[in-house]
Parts: sequence; structure tokens; C-alpha cells
Amino acid sequence: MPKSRNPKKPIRKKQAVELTEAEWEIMKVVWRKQPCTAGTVQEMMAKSRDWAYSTVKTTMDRMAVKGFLEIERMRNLQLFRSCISEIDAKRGELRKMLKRAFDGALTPMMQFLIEHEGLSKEEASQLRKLVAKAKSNKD
Amino acid sequence: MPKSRNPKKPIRKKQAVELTEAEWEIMKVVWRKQPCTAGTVQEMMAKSRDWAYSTVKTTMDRMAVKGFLEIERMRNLQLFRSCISEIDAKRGELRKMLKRAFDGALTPMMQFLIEHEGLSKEEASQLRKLVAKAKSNKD
DNA sequence: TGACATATTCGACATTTGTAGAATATATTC
DNA sequence: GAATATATTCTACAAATGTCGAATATGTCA
Repeated sequence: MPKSRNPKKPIRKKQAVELTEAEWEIMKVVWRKQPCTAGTVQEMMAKSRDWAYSTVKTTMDRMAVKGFLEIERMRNLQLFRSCISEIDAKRGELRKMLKRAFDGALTPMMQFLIEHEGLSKEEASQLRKLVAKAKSNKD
Repeated sequence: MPKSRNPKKPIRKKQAVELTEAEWEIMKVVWRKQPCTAGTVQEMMAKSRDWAYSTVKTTMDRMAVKGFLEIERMRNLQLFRSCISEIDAKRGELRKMLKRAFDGALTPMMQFLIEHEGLSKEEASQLRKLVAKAKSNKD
């Protein structure tokens, strides 16, 4: 039988999403509140980050240019919504880390976690549970 | 016997090590070749990264300022060696990722891997093996 | 229709990162 | 000791990121 790609899986050579620290913080609010204005985001972040409105706005505008956010104009204001899913962002972050620190491979990373990172009892047991039912979803 | 801190656990509130992309690449060579000169590093990286000698040297000097490398002078040359272990660097990278993308928690990250990242058969089974013998080293 | 409260635009500046050439110092060797 | 090879210093510059203030536009409401 000809080895063709699994048809269930679109090829989507989706190119890695990589957010900066500030972008992550803003994105987290956008995912929860979208569509929302820069003002809203600034207010939501007030406790954690004391940024001026213009700081938030400038960053969000740049994110729009990069294609991470899109802007919809409504009356005199701009509503932002994200163009990338939380999943894509997480995947990007995870992959970047794997690539840099573990040659892109998962197993060495797990090994590291277990050997050097001191799992707590709960973590260890939760891990076991999770992994027990992990089914390979790749061929 | 003097009551001292638990000797197994150094306090070392070592503050997170975070390397940039270029720094990672250089560090990888240094870990293998140290003590070594900037010239050596440049040569070793030649295949992957076509950097001018001065690019490598400048970056390494900056790393020394940041405390990632130390310089020992010998005759007319400078021998570099790393001040941070590979483990510290990996830990830093891992933690940064966890913090940004998973609220710093391990379990959600694992969950994500299993649910969205398509573990291969081998990965899944290796994971199971690893986790099976994972002992909690934190009480 | 003003006065006020908001939003948006724009330009600016500091720091970090990536990248490298030119000038200078130091060995080595004939 | 002069020529050559090699290292080190110094300076520079562009792009990305973090951070804002001032000027301007636009809505709302008495």
C-alpha cells in the first residue's frame, strides 16, 4: 500500500508562533476577553503590570502587524481579537524550549524533569495517571 | 554534630538562568570544549552558524559580563569556561516556558503534550516507562 | 455647541540582541 | 628585529522589545 500521509491530518506547516513576555501577558487577557479594546486589556492587567495605556496599545498594535491580533473598527474604537489560539502559542513555547534545551526531543526532557526537577508526590502520581492513558495519536 | 542545614539541599536560591538563542549555541560548544578560546568556539560552530570571529567574541564577552562565562587569561589569550551548568540552563529554559504557557505547573503541561502534541508510539511508551519509576524526591 | 472624557496616532528613547569591521597588541619565526 | 599570523579591543549599527508622553480626533451630554 502506498505510503501516503494520513488524510486526517492537514499538513499545516504552521510556522511556529513565538510570543515575547509582554505579548504573552497581553494575549492571556485577550483570549479571555476578546473582542476587547486596549483600554480593557490595560485595566485587566493593572494589578500585575503597571503599564501606561500607550504601552499596552503600542504593543498590541505591533502584535497586529505581526499577525497575532486583528483589529476591528467599531465607531471610534478598535476591538482586538487574537489570530492565534492558545494551543498554538503553547505549542510554540514548548517547541522552542525543546529545541534549545533538549535537541527537540521529548523523552530527554521528561528524563530531565524526573531526574533533576524534583517532582512533588502529587505531580509524580498525576503524571503516572496521565501517562497511563496516553494513547499515541500519531500512526 | 553541629546542627547545620540539611546537607542534601543547598539553599542556593539560584536565580533563573535565561540564555538567548545565540548564547545557547555558544554555551553548547563551551560545555563540550571548555576551557576554550573564542576562536575555537567560532570554528566549532562554523558548520551551523557562519559567524565572524568578532561576532562570537563579542557575544562571549557579553556572556562573561552577565556572569555566564568566566575568562582566564593565559599568555596572550583568553580561555573561557562556563559558570553555569547545563542543568541550570535547562532548568531555566524549562521554567520560563512553564511559567509563560502553563502557569508554572507541570501537570497541565503534560496534559497538553498528551492531548495536543501527538506523541509517537515510542514516545508514549518511553514516557510510561520513565514515569513508572519516577520517585518523588520532594516530600 | 461647548466642555469633558476617551481613544487613537505618532514619534521617541533606552536596552537587549545580533552582527561585524578596523585598529591595535602579542607571539612566532626566519 | 622585521614580517607574519593571530587575538583582543573598540566602536558601530540595525532590528526587536519595552515603555511612554504629547498632540489629535471623536463621542457624549448638559
